[in-house]
Amino acid sequence: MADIDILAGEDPDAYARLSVCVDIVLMGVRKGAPCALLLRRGAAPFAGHAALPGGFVGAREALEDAARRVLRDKAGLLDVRCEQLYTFGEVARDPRRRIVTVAWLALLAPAAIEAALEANPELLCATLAVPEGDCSGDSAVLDPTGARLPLAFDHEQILTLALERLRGKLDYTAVGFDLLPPFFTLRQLQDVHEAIRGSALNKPAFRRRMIDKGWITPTGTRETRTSHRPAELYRFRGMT
Amino acid sequence: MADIDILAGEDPDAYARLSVCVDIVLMGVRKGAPCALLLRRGAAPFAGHAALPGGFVGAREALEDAARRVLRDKAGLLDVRCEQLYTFGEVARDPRRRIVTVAWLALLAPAAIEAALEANPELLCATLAVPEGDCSGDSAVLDPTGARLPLAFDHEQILTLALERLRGKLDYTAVGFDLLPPFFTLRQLQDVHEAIRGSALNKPAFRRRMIDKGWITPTGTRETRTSHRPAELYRFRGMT
DNA sequence: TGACTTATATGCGCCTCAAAAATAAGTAAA
DNA sequence: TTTACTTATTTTTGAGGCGCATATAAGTCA
Repeated sequence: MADIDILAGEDPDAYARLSVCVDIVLMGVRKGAPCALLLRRGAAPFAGHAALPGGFVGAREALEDAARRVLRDKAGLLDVRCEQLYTFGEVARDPRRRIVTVAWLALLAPAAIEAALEANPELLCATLAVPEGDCSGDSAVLDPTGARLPLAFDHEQILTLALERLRGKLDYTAVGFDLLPPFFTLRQLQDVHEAIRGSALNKPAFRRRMIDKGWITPTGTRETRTSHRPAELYRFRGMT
Repeated sequence: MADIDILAGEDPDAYARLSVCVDIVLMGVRKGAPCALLLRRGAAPFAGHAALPGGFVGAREALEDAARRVLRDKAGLLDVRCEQLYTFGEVARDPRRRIVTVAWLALLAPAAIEAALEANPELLCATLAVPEGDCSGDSAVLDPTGARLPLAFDHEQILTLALERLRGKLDYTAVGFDLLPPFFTLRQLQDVHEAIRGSALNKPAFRRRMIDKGWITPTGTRETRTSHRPAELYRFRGMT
């Protein structure tokens, strides 16, 4: 913290106070592709563009509490895994005035996506189209009709970073399970991984890796209503 | 960003403005152990405790620019790799008033450590003692005499996170090279890795791994002034 | 010159893991 | 009832990475 000599005795109000807000990337996997929940802006600047749900941080509110408040008020979600992503503070990122934003990444299971869309009809579920083969380039943000969706402020940069973070953590953390229902087949788990990575995986190898990690346990029950051999349902057990 | 409806038309000053500052973890490896450069606080709160160098973010200053300014003003350093670490915003983290801090991690080669200590004699080089064997526990911060050094605010938490981040990136990024002089032996590189990890590595395997990665090239020159066979000097070539 | 120290190169066995092939369990159609 | 079809699951095989041990090289110092 801080300029020690100065902080000690002088008037706190002599220093700049900035607006601080939180923006939440509500991310999930739907129809085999990563997606994010956005709001369409009505007023300038960036009227008509899509933006991440967000809100100002209160004077007596912790950053994480602000993120949870936005999650609750804008999407009706209470128990969602939410981690800090990055803090964006370019001077001109908002043309009106200086705003520093702390971006958070929330991971949504399919049921949570639908619940949020129902809780707030203003939300739209945008698809993040990963460029085929090349996963370094920026991902295109598409609206439900498949049209390119322009984003407000630096929110496209934030979305890109969110997807990169998710991709990076996929192999050595349990993030994949937050994007699935409590019971799932290995095929569903693989689909989620492939959607985030943007590339295919070898099936037997994926299966063995997942089982050997010890994070999942078979439930003994099987899929129903398939027109082929039903797959075993697994459940996330937790990391050691 | 932001509560769209509200942001659009109302008075910006109706919302909380917070003090925002940057704190820099100046990290390096010295005498086979990770270390960080700290300042001793003179005034309350936490008088006599050590603290990270930091400063307030100006109203028209980007976060990264603020970090570079602190790096320059407090340690005389100009060309240092510096990445954002995490943003801390607990309400009571500073007992005087609400301050949100964006923590940054700067990686220092041995020469940069010495240069900083000379540029600002107030700086002290604290050793981060990784608990033997168990790298999950918090690392103790020791002053040059080996005594435990109490830290101000939540700065111990920030230091611990910095070391964890460094450890996590060690294997798949080039962070190790930022902690070494431009020319180095494989033994020096291994010492840095072992210091960050807090555990020993197998020598031939480490050597093979590093060479196979293709990140380093032999320079053809050798160590001098050794009392044994001199080692080849390598140099970082960059990642592909 | 020979002892000593550390760097460097090589060989071996184990474990991980990707890819392919083989087998199992359902549905749908003949 | 049988056969074709689809997808799940298991087994096999081979390549590569890595830890460990050993052998050799290149300096200093007594």
